[in-house]
Amino acid sequence: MLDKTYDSSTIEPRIAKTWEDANAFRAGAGSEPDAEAFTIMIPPPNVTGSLHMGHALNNTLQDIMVRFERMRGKNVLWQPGMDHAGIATQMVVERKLMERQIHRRDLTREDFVDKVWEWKAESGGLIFNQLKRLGASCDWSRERFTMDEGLSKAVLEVFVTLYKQGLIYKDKRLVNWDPKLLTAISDLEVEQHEVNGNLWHFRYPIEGMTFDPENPDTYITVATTRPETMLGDTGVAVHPEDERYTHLVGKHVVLPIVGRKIRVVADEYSDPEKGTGAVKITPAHDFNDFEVGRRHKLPAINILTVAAAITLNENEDFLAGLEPSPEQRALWAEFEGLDRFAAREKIVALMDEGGFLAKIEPHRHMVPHGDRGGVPIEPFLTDQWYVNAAELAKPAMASVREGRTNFVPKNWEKTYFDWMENIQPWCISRQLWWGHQIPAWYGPDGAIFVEKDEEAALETAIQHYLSHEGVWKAWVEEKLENFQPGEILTRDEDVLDTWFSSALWPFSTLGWPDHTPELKTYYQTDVLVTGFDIIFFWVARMMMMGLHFMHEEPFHTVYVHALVRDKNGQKMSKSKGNVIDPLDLIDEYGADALRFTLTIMAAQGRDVKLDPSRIAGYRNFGTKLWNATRFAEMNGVSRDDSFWLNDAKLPVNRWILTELTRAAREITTSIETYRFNEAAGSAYRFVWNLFCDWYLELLKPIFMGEDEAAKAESRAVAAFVLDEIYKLLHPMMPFMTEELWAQTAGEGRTRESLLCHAAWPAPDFEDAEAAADVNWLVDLVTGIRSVRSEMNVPVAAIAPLVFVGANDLTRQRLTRHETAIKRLARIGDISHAPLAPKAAAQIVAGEAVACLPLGDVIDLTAEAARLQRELAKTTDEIARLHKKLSNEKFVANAPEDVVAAEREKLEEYRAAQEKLSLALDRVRGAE
RNA sequence: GGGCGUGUAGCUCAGCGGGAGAGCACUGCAUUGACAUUGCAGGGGUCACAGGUUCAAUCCCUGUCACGCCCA
Repeated sequence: MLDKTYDSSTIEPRIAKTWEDANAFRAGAGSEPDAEAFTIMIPPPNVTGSLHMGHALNNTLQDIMVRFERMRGKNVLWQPGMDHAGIATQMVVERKLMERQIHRRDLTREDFVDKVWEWKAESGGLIFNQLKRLGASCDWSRERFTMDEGLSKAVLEVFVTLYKQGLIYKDKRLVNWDPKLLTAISDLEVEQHEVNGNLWHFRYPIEGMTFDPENPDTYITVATTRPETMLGDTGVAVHPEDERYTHLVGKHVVLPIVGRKIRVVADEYSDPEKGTGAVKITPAHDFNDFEVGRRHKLPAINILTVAAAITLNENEDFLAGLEPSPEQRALWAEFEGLDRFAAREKIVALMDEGGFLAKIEPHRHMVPHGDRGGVPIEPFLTDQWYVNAAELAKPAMASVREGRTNFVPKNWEKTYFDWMENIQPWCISRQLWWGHQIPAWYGPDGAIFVEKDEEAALETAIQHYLSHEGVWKAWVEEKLENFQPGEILTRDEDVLDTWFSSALWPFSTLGWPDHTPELKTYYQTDVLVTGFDIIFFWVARMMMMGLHFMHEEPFHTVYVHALVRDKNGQKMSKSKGNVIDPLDLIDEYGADALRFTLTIMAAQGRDVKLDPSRIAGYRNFGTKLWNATRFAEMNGVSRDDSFWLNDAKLPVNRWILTELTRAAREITTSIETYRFNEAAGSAYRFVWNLFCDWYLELLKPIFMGEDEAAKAESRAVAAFVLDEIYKLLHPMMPFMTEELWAQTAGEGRTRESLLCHAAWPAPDFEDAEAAADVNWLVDLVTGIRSVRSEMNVPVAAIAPLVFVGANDLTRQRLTRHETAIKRLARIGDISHAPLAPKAAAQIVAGEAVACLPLGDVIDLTAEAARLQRELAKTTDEIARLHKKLSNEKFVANAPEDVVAAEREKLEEYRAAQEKLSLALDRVRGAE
């Protein structure tokens, strides 16, 4: 016997262990021979990560598909794993070391990387246990990590290949530089934050004129949000059509403090409406200025260190062309090593002192910040490695355009295309220690050799140097005489962007570059499930890499789900304090309840606003199913494999089987088409509103009656339907259903397989007549209950039921369902009469009228009013339909079946109207 | 500024060219045999606004307003 209550906190861990012990989720588990493969690659969470609501939704949806397809007998692989999260992980470990006053640079690179591995072994991958608590049915034995040997091998292969194909190259460009973490980051890792700043208006004196703050003809005013960068200014830009400045184009101004003569250029970048219409140009410290500088051949002078402090003293680029006085030298020295924000204040003060500060205007503007370090990023001129993303994007765009990969919902295509069409070179090098070190070695003259290992690089290098006459040939020959490793080549210190390895995930996890059986079986994968925020970072890049190296899209479908927000629609964030921890919810309501809630709320193209009270509601749904099973058990319901469903005779059984077929089809189609909320909704309605509210209620009189054949049939059918319910709900509520499946195996019997390997229902039982029969009963009972309630008939009161105008079918039905009607509608005798009794409430039931002669209980005035309201409603409907059907255009243009349906409705309403007005007369006559 | 999306019951949301729906909340009634984590019944909506297309618009189109997100 089932326990009185379902306790998720004890049962869920036990079920999880059952699955684990049975290796229930290993690739191909439970599949039919030669089954079609179904593969999902988990979006690898960070090794530093822990489960949040987004993960909970993301993995619930994946698990639904995976469990569904596994039950359909497919060869399923859900591949789990993590990425190494270069910056995030390095930061975590550095922070830990700092607790012991150890700085990363105090250690050697090797030692530091060892520390990271130690940290990973101890604290990394917490999220996997959390995913298991959620019920995620990944093949945990195949867990992969982007820094694993195999995946690293794939990274080497890809890097070397792309380099040799000219699709990876080294370039000196402005990058987004994080001065806190001292590394380049990609433009996707930059967040724009709106901040309160100022527009400082500076006067730059015109060369050859005596500067006079009172005389605007002697200077040009530029506006800037970043005063400190003026030390690196190499030009001033004005709009070509801005007549205020035409006369100055081509002339020079003298940069205050620095003394450099810089040119005034005409460039459309300058917006005449903004600020003064003249902008200072600092090519080394601003992306737009860099472009302007390039167009006008202005030099780029970097005046910052990697930590964004000012450096001028030894700065050759800065000193070039200047002839500083000792006073100037001294002044510049004051800036040396000054942080960019301190330098800003100092510059402003100095400018003010010299009369060069025209005004300060408060200005709200966007400032780029590093998403990890959190400090404003610096556009910084450095050598970095790049992927020619524009080239790789071409086939990736074609795949989506030509429908080989589809976004669900489709509108995300647009986001994908917009980004792909304007794609920038992808900066893949990071100045970190944790990650895949770039397989590039430099020769003594700086020549680059890219190979999979140092040995191969050395071989290539030697060939290169020996075949080219010159100084290096002799040098290399000499080194080779008494060879010392590492003396000829030096390896590039940088590592690759984590997303570089994540981009290979769909095939690197399957063993590529080796031609493994797994790769053959499971690539192309099926669906990628992800949030929209990662379309650029990951989806686009997997498409590029998958197509380039596998010549086939990594997945045919990208399902983009919503963001989970709090119940007020706010994004969850630690700073707002509105974060809901899924683990807390699992503790309180169970994983099944959380999963079901997320599923039923996951409508396509909508954010999920999560209100914990909804979870409580769906937890109750599970309880309902549990109790329904208990009820069944108490009444001897158990599987009877000898019973042939088609032999079921009772309409109630034939009806529930018909409804089951309908529900199973709805659920199946909904999951197939990624409409998970509809699948959950169908299941909910079938289980609660049909199976529990009606079917079980209708079985009660049978179970309490004497008809043994009816009992046996009902037990068998109820057991069958319950089994099918467990299966249909399993992808959404795996724990409870698995538990119920085991517990309902039957006395002394066990199930042939775990529920997670049971065959997905494909019922085809249909009996329209039985369905109509029971639906008639449901309508009648509901009608009687409504009237009783409205008339305030005490629940305990047993009323007789008198039918007027019942045809043969209705008479049969009344006989057939007599006990049910008596029980469910609290009815005493059932009889027939030619005329409604006086002092009766009357309900139109098809062609007949059901009367409840309630004697003194009934308030005839109230009943008259009720009938009047019904009649008015009916009359309104008739008027509406009549008008519609009198419209010739409607009859001529609308589809035939629509017109026929409307006609039928009209007839029904007319019949009802007639009966209602008769009923009304009868009640009034009784007064 | 460009793009995407949203506006339906008190709240959270489905639906979507032919009779406005769910969950929660609310109201009334019911408490000893599945279930109070319940049952039965009920109230509650000019489907943001204005035009247009159509025989027919909550649904399609255009515009307006409000809100959200992404990109610059």
